[in-house]
Amino acid sequence: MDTALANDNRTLAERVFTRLQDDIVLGVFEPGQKLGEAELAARYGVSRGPLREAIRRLEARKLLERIPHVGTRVAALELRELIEIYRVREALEGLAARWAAEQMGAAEIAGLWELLEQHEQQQDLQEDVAYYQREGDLDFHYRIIQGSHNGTLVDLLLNEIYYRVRRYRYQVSLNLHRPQRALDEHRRIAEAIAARDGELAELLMRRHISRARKYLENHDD
Amino acid sequence: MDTALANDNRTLAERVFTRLQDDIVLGVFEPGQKLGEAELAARYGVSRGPLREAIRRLEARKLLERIPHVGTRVAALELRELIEIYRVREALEGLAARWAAEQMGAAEIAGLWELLEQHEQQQDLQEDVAYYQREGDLDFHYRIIQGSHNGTLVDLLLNEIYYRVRRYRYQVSLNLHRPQRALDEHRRIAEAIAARDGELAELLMRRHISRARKYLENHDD
DNA sequence: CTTGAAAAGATTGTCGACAATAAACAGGCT
DNA sequence: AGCCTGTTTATTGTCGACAATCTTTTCAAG
Repeated sequence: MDTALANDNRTLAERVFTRLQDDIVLGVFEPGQKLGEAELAARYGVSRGPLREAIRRLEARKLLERIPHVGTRVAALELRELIEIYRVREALEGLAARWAAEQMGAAEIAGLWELLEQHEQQQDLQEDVAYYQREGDLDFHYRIIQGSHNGTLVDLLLNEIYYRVRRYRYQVSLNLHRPQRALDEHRRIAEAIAARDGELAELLMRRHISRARKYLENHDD
Repeated sequence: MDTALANDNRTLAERVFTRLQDDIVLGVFEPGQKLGEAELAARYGVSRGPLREAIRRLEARKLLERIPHVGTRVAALELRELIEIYRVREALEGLAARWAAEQMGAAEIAGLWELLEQHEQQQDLQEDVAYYQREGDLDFHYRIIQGSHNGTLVDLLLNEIYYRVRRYRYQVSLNLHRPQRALDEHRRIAEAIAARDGELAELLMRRHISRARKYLENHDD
């Protein structure tokens, strides 16, 4: 097992970008933690050149914050910002659901059902409940976003919003406290999409995300 | 006059990022044009290190496209993509207008009126009509977006969408062919915001952008 | 003339060294 | 002691050189 970067055909800058992003999103580094370039370069086994390119890209994604001549730290997402994001997400994912209902192919819809059934079965027998619930929730939303068949919308939601939100600690508690309800809401959304009812799909998706936001607003710890 | 980067306190990487972005947005480089690193480094008077950092950031903004081991070219926006963007913009700027109506301070609203009057007066006596009309339109939309007081929304619209759209050549013809109408629509939106009618402001903004999109769809040249 | 392979050339990818700046420290002064 | 100031140390910013890869050219075979 090599702690350095695996030997694939991508450039070092690409690989260190991916690994560093994963380490941030998966919580290997704490929000607000200072990340020295020498330290990171050693960790990933590269020189500072490609590392800095990766840092610049992650900075653009708001996963890292950078002060010239001072250094880089892991971006910390305030609850206030998270709620702001949810308000925007409500509109964007509502759109995604509407367009998904209009655009998704039969195969895509079948895949969505399959995913839902998996999650309902896993529901009981999973050990690390929090983790799998969160990932399951993400899977479902990913599918619908992709189903919108609008590249701009997919890019905004996945690259700009989801990477930031995934790393938020309160995200965990969110669906953990309303597991069955989230699944029910997912099922209804899937039904609307299968029925090609874009208007309803948008409404349900907006409500789904709005509920999550209100939950956040009432548990501002 | 120095063709290289001015001597301010920002780092070279920051300055070359700004200049290169301007050169792309202002059309100094053609969409699709290949940009060699040596060429660019010479142009801006820096080495390839900071230049590559700037390129990575502009790539993240979708102003540049990059293929490993091959090179960088100016991103070309297809009409199809532009229309996709407008569909998303419709939702996002509709939101911005709604929140601006709810959040903008009295001073901000006064500034918006001032801006409108300026544009109406400039309307006739301007030489480079196309340019000033486009910039005027942008000014107005910028203000409203900022007025939403939602950092995420501002960031998505300005950094992810506006920089891409500004460089699109058909953008010019868009409002050029409907100058007075665009101004009227702007005025109505401003009125709704001043009246604190978020619902109406959103409706009018969506319609404003929707019209522009339909214009694009019917003039797909 | 076309096709394909090999060689030459040009461009991108990566690295280590040095310069510039900020942070940490030490010593003297009030 | 507390605080200012000069010095040392550590970190980031920039550069030029070399390696790796792709592109173009050359040239011979069919």
